[in-house]
Amino acid sequence: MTTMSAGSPGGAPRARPTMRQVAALAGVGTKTVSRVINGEPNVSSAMIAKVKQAADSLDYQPDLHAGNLRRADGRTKTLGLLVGSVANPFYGTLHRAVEEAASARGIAVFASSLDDDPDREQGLVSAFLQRRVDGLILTTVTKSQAYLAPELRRGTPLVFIDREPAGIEADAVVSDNAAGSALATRHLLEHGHRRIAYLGDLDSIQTARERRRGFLEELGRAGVATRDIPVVVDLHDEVAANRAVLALLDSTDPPTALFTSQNLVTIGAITALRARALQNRVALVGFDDISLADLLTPGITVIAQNPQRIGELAAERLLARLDGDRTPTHSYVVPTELIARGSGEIGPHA
Amino acid sequence: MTTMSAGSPGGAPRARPTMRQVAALAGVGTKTVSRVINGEPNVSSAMIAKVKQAADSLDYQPDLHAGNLRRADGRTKTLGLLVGSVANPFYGTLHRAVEEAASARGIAVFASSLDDDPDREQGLVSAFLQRRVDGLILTTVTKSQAYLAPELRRGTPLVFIDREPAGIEADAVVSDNAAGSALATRHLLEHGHRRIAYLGDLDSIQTARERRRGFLEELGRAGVATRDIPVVVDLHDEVAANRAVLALLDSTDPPTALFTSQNLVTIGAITALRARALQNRVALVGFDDISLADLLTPGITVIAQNPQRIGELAAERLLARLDGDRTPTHSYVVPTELIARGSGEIGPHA
DNA sequence: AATATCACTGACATCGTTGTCAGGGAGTTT
DNA sequence: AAACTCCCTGACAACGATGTCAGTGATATT
Repeated sequence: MTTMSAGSPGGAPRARPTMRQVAALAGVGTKTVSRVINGEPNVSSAMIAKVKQAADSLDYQPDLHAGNLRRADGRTKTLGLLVGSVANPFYGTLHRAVEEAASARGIAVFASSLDDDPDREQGLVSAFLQRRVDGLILTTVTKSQAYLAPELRRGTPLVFIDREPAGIEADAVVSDNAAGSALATRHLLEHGHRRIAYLGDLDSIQTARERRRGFLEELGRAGVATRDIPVVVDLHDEVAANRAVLALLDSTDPPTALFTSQNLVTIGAITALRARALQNRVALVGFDDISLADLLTPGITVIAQNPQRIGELAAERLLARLDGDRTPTHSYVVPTELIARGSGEIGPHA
Repeated sequence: MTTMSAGSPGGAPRARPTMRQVAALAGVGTKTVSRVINGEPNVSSAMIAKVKQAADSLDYQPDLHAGNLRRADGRTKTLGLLVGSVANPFYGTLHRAVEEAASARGIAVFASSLDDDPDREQGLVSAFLQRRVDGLILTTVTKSQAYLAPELRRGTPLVFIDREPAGIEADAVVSDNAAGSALATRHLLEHGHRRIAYLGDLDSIQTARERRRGFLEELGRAGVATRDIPVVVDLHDEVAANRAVLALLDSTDPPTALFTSQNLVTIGAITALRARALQNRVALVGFDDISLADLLTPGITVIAQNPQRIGELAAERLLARLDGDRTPTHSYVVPTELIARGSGEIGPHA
């Protein structure tokens, strides 16, 4: 008869071995096992071999959290990453860059999506803190992040990404939203456009406001009266953007160029232009790169952000803080880049 | 004078409060604090108020891992997700679905990328196990996952995604690769094609082999001799695919249709077709959906997988196992879907 | 009035590991 | 030969929490 159990197929579920069991099997004290597992010096090679064999035969995996409880530095070798959505390729790329830097130091990454929900943000932060992450890289949607001040004082490094923190002083890594928008605007101006429509995301989003500001300021610098410039905001998805662009195109004095301040808005604009067969007549520059934008006809000119660089930099700052860097907090600005592909180089048509 | 310190800006870094400190401040025993924090019954409301106030004033966050050490069920409310790359939108969507199901139960998700590296796979699994994840959802690249057998016997639920496990019996959630390929092939056959080229990913990848098998079997069923059918494999990136397609198009007897078995291969094929101005003459069906595929001309017909469904199902199975489900392991097959957008409906041109 | 019941509270051991410290034995020095 | 190193090793307390259990009063029961 074999042992019966309610366990998984393949046999009785053996309990997870502890260090004590490894020690018993090897006939040594637990502290010696601890030394071998952690590669501490001053253990005889005979001892090392004996312990390793015992550990292997039991398939022993040390419990990092139990160790941490006692360990001096209290590091969990874990960090939390809070982004808009892990399904968003922008954050996916950023996440990858963070993971790369973290895993090089044996740090595992918790990733969560906050989905524009302030309550969710607080809940997720709390969940991370209860798991004692060594640091936090986060995008935020709450009005103020003052609730994080005690944690920051405790020495948990915080690096804000995409949006700067409010109500608290901490490192941040952001794209140059205003400058990128200005660049797009100047590009369209240089191609002769004077009637450029702005299509923006929810005005409650800080980066969206920055992009709008960059657009309007650049028009101002060029001496273009902003009074009659169509500025549509609070477009958060493709459908809304499509509708807004159609309305503009069908108006009595349609714009000769469009500047769309975000991914989905750009796509909505593309479909609207096509619906009116104007994709080769009305210029378009979008903020955020779009995959396969160069395979479309015309190719879509964009202001590309650099999510990889943002992730790298955020991770680099976080790790530096963990290593004891006490320099004043700073906002790092990652430059954006204009990629001309055709749609932004269309001239104004009468 | 304010207190000086080497800490973060804003004051001395106060130590993280423990339950004992909350208890001391509230003038009660630690166990009572524990009861209040965990919402256990039989605590007077006066006591609850006193403890809560003390906890709030110290900004107390319980240490989940310390609690776990003693807690009966030993659950960390944490799970590990191992995918090809978190930067890949396919896995991003899948990750999101897993996160959704997990967070509904207060479970946090570790996500890591294995990048086709078997050593990395083992290292990451080990890192997860040392952090005592409650379960693992994973794509694998090792030849055999027998090394996970002890863990499985210990009762840690494992759900394999994208590829079925080898050398071990566990739940799996996969796309119907062969059936999807057959569907694509039948579609092209029905549009009159007989000379269809197959362009596949690395043959070392199980799913790639499955897709090739589906293609060839469907041709067999249709009575098409597969001897002269061009089958090119081991194309892992856009550049290689582009080159392979150009070679086919320039050959003496070029195919009238292409079936590309993966994302990047499809894109390489598109650029190749365009380079020869054949995008409206040679049919194309790709495995994996491509973003904006409907905005291209022609639109790209694809066999779309359903990463969201895969993630949902994997999470659902994992949670069910955690809840004590002891039914035999099973491979769940998530259907693929043909999305006709134009490129696959081009007829054979002499 | 004595006893049983119940809600409430805290002392204590314990979870799996590591820091501290003391002790044993081999080799070196005087 | 005594004293001193130095290398190895393990007993023990402690990390921050929870499970167990016993004890206190107040209320209900006989």
